[in-house]
Amino acid sequence: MAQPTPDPSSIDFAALNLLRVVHELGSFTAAAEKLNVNQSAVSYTIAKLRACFHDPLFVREGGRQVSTDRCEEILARSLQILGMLDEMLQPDAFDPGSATQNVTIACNYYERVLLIPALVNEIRRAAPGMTVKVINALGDGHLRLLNREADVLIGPFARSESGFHSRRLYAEEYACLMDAAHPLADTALDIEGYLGLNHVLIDYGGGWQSAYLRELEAAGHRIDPVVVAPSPAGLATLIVESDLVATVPRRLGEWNADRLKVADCPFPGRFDVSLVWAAHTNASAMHRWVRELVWRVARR
Amino acid sequence: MAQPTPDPSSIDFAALNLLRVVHELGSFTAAAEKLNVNQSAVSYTIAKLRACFHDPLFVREGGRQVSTDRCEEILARSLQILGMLDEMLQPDAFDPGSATQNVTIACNYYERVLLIPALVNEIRRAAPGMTVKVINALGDGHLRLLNREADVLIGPFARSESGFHSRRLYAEEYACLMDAAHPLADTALDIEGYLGLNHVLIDYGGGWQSAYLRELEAAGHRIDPVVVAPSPAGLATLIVESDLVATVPRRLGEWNADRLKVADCPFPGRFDVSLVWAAHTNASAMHRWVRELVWRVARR
DNA sequence: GGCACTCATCGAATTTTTCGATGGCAGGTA
DNA sequence: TACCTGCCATCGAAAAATTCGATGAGTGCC
Repeated sequence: MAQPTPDPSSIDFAALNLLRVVHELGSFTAAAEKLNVNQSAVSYTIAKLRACFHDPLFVREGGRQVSTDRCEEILARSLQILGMLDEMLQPDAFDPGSATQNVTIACNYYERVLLIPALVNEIRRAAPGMTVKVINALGDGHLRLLNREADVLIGPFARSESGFHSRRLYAEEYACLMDAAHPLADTALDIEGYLGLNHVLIDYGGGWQSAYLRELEAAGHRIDPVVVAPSPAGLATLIVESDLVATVPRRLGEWNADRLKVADCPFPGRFDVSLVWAAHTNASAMHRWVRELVWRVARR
Repeated sequence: MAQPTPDPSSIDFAALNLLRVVHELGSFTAAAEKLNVNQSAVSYTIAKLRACFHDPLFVREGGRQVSTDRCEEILARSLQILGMLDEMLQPDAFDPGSATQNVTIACNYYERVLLIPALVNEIRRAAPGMTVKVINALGDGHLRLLNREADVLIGPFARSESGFHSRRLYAEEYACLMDAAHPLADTALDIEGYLGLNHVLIDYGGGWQSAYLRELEAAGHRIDPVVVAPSPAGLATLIVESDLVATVPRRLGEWNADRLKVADCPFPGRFDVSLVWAAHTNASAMHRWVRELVWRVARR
């Protein structure tokens, strides 16, 4: 044993526990038995503690190992430390019923309309104490995950760089949304026919380009929109009883399908709607629970 | 590394410190440099912690090691633990001369009269910067210790449940206090004679019953007090030049013995006056100093 | 696509811890 | 007093844990 001070940080919790047991039993030998180790191992550890604390800790007095004042002092703190270790070891339990955390979900219009209502409903039903916050993902939802502004991101975001995990929720494609009385409402649209429509273009800005447009342009075409809107909000009111046609994700169209017709688009621009999360939330019980819920809501 | 849980108690303080450094620097390699060890040693220790806590603790996100929520929790406690290690290494010094703490003593009338004056005197002499507060112990002095309302408790409290320590100060018994001119002042009291006296009964209330009364009633007797008082305060004035007799602890009687006579009581109700303290103050140097002082004052 | 950097992992070297055995010391007993 | 017994310190050997140096895989940045 290095004499002066053999690096106190090499003391482990087992040593503190050993101190406790020796104190309790007043005997190295008895402590060794209780801890299922050799007596000399106890001597060894006590010797190390003695060197670290520069104190005999226990002295023999009338057949018993009696603790010194310094030992009592060290022991008192050791007990606290052992208690904290126990707390630290408590697995990350999550009980929805009693949870009061907040969940922040980043997404865009599409998901806010189609998924969020049912999701919020489910969360509040299972975890009445929790709060839900929805923020716009825009184009940089991944950044919001990294900055811990959001717990999960839902949207058409392909699995991206490392540091993230993702789960594909379902496949989606674009379709054409028009008034049920539109002249072409009952015919299958060919490319010519589609390009010649009076288009409503949803341009979210921020450089985001919808998948059907990428497909269309990749094929060497372009469309000249009659109306450009920054989001699909109010789209139905715009289209109904008009000759306008919007190209939107099919499920979003069907959600409006009361008096509107949803028709196949020659440029379906298929994409996946995914659930994305930052690696640092991957193991968290609460996050796992939320992700499972998102999955279930999205699948029905 | 044993997969499931490689004995958490083998975690040492160095490992917690390593966790801290990795968190601070966001890099295993940098932490290794700072700690003057090989990078693989850092990986090894982190791997062990990961296994112990069943959590990745750090995940790579955009070129940086980012901590998980669980890691933050563990880290918070680790910092406390490391702080406590420092305290343990730094012996708990208490210098009465420069101390400015407060000592709160819980006790009742008896001790306030017989012990507190000398004790306060001693404390103030040795530790002029300290303050002393005396509070009533009533019947629940132990609670005051647990609630940290008092540092020590002095009184006829037998050693009680775990969580407390106690030290017997001295034995005490009850005796009869009467005017020096009382007819029976110079005769030894037998049971008949005692029971027939004009008693002053001290009834502290709260269900507390003096030991001599328990003894007397256990023997099948009872007394009919002429006067009942809630505390021995002013008792001397009451008794002097009257035919009243009070049964009080002997030392309390002798403290009044100027013009009063203290006579043996046939029901002495012996008890111990003890010093009691909570386990959480057992190791504190300041508390040890106070307790030693109480012991010395009580013994003289 | 190449380069630089980071962490995981492997075998070997090193250090720490444990074991089993022995010796000294103190207390209790004949 | 002398012996006996139980307890802890210590020693060399064995086992286990940790560290090292090297290598490989994955990622970010040019």
